[in-house]
Amino acid sequence: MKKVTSDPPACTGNVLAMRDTLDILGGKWKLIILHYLTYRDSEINTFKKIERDIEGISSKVLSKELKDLELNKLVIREVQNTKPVSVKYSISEYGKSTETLILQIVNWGKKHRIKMIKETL
Amino acid sequence: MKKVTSDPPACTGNVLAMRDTLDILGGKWKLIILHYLTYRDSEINTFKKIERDIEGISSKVLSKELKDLELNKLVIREVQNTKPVSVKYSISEYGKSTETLILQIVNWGKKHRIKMIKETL
DNA sequence: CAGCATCCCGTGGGATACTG
DNA sequence: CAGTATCCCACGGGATGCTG
Repeated sequence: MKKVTSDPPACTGNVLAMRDTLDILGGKWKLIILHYLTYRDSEINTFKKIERDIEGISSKVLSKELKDLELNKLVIREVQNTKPVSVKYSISEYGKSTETLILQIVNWGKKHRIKMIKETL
Repeated sequence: MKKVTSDPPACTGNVLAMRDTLDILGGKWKLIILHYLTYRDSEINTFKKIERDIEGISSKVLSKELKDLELNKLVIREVQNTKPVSVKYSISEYGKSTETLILQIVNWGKKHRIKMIKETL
């Protein structure tokens, strides 16, 4: 007889899936970058522009994060044909699939902050 | 005239909200613990049981994570009146509010994995 | 059993400077 | 302008052992 009770202790499948997501979207900047690119999809987002707009990120970290995101097909990198070479980054169709997730994270954070404020009164 | 265009560059409010969420739920284990407690809410989840079920976590890390979660009212800690003292942890009502978020993360991870597999064919 | 004290290591990520 | 090279540090988190 096979066990037909609940899933195994830690629900391995779900845990793996969480880890996958965390690996790809985790860290301090990835979600912020994706969110930024999603909402500025109509603009030309060059490396410099992103670096300027996302407060506190260094060029080293930005380039690394963008590379990771590009590897996972979340972001598209295009070299522009301009005099001082410039590079344009944009969100991919697939990258847009993260937006509901991101909004959820944003909303939870906002609600949490409100709750905390209320409780401190 | 006030600017009525779009939000400021990095959408500061949203960025802060993301950071809040990441601070509270980020890291390697918090989501896994919350997910675990949510799905085992009908059981008595002692420290030992959790440690046994969540593969790979050490007692030091587990106790730290639980403390953090308790501080943020996501988890409830109750000392049991047993001979060798035992402690029961359970998800709070508030803690349950993370579940939709977690499911979203799980689902994104699963979809991503499927996508990756398809593309490697 | 719960969980703290120690020790320790890898690495995410910051600062600065440099190159094509 | 885009991106790399170094250097460096804080800290998340693992292993082991100890105590109430």
